[in-house]
Amino acid sequence: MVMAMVASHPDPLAGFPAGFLDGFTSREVAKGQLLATPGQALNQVFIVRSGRLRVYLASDARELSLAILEPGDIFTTHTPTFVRGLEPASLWVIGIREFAAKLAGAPGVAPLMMKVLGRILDNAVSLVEDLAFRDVPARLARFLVRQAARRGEQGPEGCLLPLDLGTEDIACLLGTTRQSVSSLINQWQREDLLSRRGRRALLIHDLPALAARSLAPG
Amino acid sequence: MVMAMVASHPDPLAGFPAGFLDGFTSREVAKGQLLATPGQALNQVFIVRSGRLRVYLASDARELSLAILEPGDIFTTHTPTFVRGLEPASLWVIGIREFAAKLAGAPGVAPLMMKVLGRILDNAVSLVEDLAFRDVPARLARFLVRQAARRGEQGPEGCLLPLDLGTEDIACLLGTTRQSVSSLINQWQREDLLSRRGRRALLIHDLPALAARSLAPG
DNA sequence: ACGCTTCCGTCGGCCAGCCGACACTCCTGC
DNA sequence: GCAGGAGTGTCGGCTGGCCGACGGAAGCGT
Repeated sequence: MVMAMVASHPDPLAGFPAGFLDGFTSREVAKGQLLATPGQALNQVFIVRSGRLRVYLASDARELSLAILEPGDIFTTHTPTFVRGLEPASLWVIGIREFAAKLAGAPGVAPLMMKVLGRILDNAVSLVEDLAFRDVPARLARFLVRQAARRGEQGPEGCLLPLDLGTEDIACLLGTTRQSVSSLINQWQREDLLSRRGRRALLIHDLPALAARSLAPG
Repeated sequence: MVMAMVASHPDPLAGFPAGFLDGFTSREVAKGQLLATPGQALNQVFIVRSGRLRVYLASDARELSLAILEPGDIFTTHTPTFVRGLEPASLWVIGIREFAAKLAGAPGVAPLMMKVLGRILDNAVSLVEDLAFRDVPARLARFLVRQAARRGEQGPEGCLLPLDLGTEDIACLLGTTRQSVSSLINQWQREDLLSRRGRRALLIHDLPALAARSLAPG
């Protein structure tokens, strides 16, 4: 699930025409620094050059992460979300009007934007689907399966998953609580579906079984 | 809440340059007809000319409406959602590739697309926010307040709201059940916040009080 | 080593809201 | 009229999962 409103490329700049970055300014973001908040409509578009950022919603008592932005991801501050540096990061930034002008000027980029748009929609819809239809076990299972497909490395004992996220962070991505995630992981560990490998990595032992649990209950 | 992934204009074609519709084909949709489903990636963009369409997600046991499309709204079949005619409707349709080409050719349209994109994101995020942070009373209250701002007509007794939706339909928009909506409305009726006016309309008597209940609990 | 801090595991209580069931009211066509 | 169907109101039981609490384990600075 999740990973959300973001277009992700293995190579940070694949797909952009040479010189497309002209007119962007560079910007550094410190760890924990708040880059955007709802309300303040900055109207900027940015592309992540290095580091990771967290996009999230917040109510008085809770936070829900929409996405972890990684190098190559493109996003805009023109959404009612918080964006915060998860670690030191650097960005290319441009005003949204100038960005639109660039799009008009570079014909090849419009289709690319459509792709980005499509992916953003897919991810948003996927998030809504999770929150509305799936219970917590299914959400967690789906998250792990997707991460395995994305970042997992196949080994003799199973698929090694470097999450780089704590229990709390995962809960936040799934719209649930630390406790629920914790107890589920340990339950599955007892069932030999997976096992912890150090502090922030998992070894998936039975991927198909996990996939089965990622389906909506019923 | 909701109303969702859609850009809505009071005037169906405001903002589009003259001749922009060249290349679109016309299409009729019957009441109840399924226009798009997840899986089948039709890759079309369409604009609603007349009638209403429902955009929704479905699991085995439940449905969740993302939006009711109305004349002037623009949408794409390239999302994992169902789109179904709510009443007889007619559309302008074009392939997504051709649409992208038009964007590249008509420089003035790209900024318009950015606006549309922004609105789509806002609405999607708003939906997620509701599902994650607000309880059912808050969701319903917010829905009614927004509808009042959108379609309500001020009268001597309060604000008259022609919903054109049954209890079940509203529940579907809010991601809850018929029963919950029903009991809430009647509870509020007892508190004199509102009253039923015929089968599918409400008279809002105390809009501020409703607005107060639309905030996240806590 | 040691404290200190941060993170993780587990338990029990509690409650919003889903579900099934059923009666009632309203429209509609014969 | 008067069936029949669709939509509506209401109740009680049941449960997923949030919350608070607390103890244990792992990292880290000195």
